[in-house]
Amino acid sequence: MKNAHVARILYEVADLLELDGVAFKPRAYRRAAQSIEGLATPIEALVESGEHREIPGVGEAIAEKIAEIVETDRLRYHDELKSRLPIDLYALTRIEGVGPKTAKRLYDELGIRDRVDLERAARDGQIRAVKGLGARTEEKILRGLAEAQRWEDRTLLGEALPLARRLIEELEAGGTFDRLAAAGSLRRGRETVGDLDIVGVSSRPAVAAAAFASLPGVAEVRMSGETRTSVRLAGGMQVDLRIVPAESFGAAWQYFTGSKAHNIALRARASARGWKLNEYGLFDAAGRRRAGADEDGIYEALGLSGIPPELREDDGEIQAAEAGRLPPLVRDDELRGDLHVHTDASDGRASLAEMARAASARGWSYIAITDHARFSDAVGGVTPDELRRQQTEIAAWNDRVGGGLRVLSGVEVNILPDGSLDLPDELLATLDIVVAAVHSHFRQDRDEMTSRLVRAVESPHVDILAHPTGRKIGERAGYDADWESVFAAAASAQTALEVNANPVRLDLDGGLVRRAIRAGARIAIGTDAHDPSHFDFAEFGLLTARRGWATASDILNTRPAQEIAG
DNA sequence: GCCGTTTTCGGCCCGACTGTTTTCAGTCG
Repeated sequence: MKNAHVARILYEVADLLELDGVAFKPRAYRRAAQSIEGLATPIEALVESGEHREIPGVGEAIAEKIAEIVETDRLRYHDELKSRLPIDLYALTRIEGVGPKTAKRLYDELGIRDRVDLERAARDGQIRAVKGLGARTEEKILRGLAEAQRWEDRTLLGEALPLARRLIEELEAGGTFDRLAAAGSLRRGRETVGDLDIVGVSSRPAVAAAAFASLPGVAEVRMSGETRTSVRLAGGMQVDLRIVPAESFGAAWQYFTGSKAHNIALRARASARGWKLNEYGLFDAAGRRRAGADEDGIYEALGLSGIPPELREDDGEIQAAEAGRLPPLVRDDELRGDLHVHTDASDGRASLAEMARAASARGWSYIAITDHARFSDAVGGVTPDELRRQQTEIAAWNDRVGGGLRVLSGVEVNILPDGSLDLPDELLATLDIVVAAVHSHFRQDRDEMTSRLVRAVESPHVDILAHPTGRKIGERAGYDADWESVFAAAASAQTALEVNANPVRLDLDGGLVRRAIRAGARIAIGTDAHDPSHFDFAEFGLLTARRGWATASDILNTRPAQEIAG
């Protein structure tokens, strides 16, 4: 996946052009870079199919440049610009407090080209001597350098969401806020987040801001003003709090939820009517407030139906909202069960009964027990005999306990390198749910992997293809395959594609979910639970499916058990 | 360089905070 690399070059082109005093082009390059950064789909795949031209902010010229980068990893235009200012602008401007102008000034005055030069100059006290900078800037740069090293990575949604909830609870307990809500990429359900954004209403903003700055986990207060306070937690995460008047809450919540591209499109829409949209409200030409207290009011005043946060990526949602054609995204109360669950019969940590009781307590009406099968002996996979015994145990549980929960018998069967399965058909035929997945030979080439997956989804016994791309966020990229072919095969074989809800996986991701649904395939949200607490992952899977524009009818496990297991 | 309720040319999002300055540039989100 070269998206980050492409975005980085485009960002640097934008900075270099800006330093040359070129107008407007920097904005165009940044917009394109933002779009590509936010894509869930590998840019290589889009270039190959020519679809990269459809990315918002990518026109003819940038499309060609993207293709050049994908092909050669470089961009001649970028090299030319850089030859005049031979510095690592991207790395430098990612240091807090350093923007393109400061970076250029530091190069002109001190010959600083990269972070190593920057750190040396800051330590030697040379930066404070540069006109326009000072001792505090120098200190800030040193802190920024340390932070950049410590916090390169983004935080998983699965960690950030509980953290944000805890912070909000602590603030609510303090009693100085009338209202609080999480915003930012967290609210949009992105798989990772860079920082946390919280919007609040308080009649005592100064007291409220102080309460925030003195929360137990706060290690450093980065800035604090009337409306905006920014802190860094001990773990390194940055949290921004905006305090706004009640009549502006919706505008602020909308604004700080983003995405940036979505907001820019929305503001352009307001501007086309002679209106102005900011974090305080939507104002007409006469300066009268048209909306602002609640989010939907803003969209409505702009002639749009309310857009769910998960869709706010400027990827067609505004046009769909305008036409009244936004899909009714799947809701948590529509999910009836979980079709990917492990027990201690394989590598799970709890017994079948414990998992069933937890699922029942959670309100599921069914779960499928899908322990690893034979191949996965290394993680304690079940043998065919053990699987048969488990079926008996499941039948007994359903007879004896049952109640609101039906336990389905199933297995997570391995897809061998040639696309065959490592359990006999006769055995698979006796199960309610067969989940198939790749667990080995990840490095097959694209064609091999594609036909392997196509063969697997075409097996009459396979109901779900689990974690289809095999990616693990921050650990390994997914394997290469022609996903359109896999999705088309899954659609015609009526095999569902999983959104694995484990926060490290979230696989399929939102972009691929959308493509799978367009191809006519159905999606299954599976927690891959190895412990009763993992049923909570369902929320992350749901957000991911929603980012893929999924409705209840696209999701297999919104259906009752009898429709799924026959 | 992109894009279309401004529609194939002529526009292009907006405000808060900091630090270094005595009125504002730069950065950030």
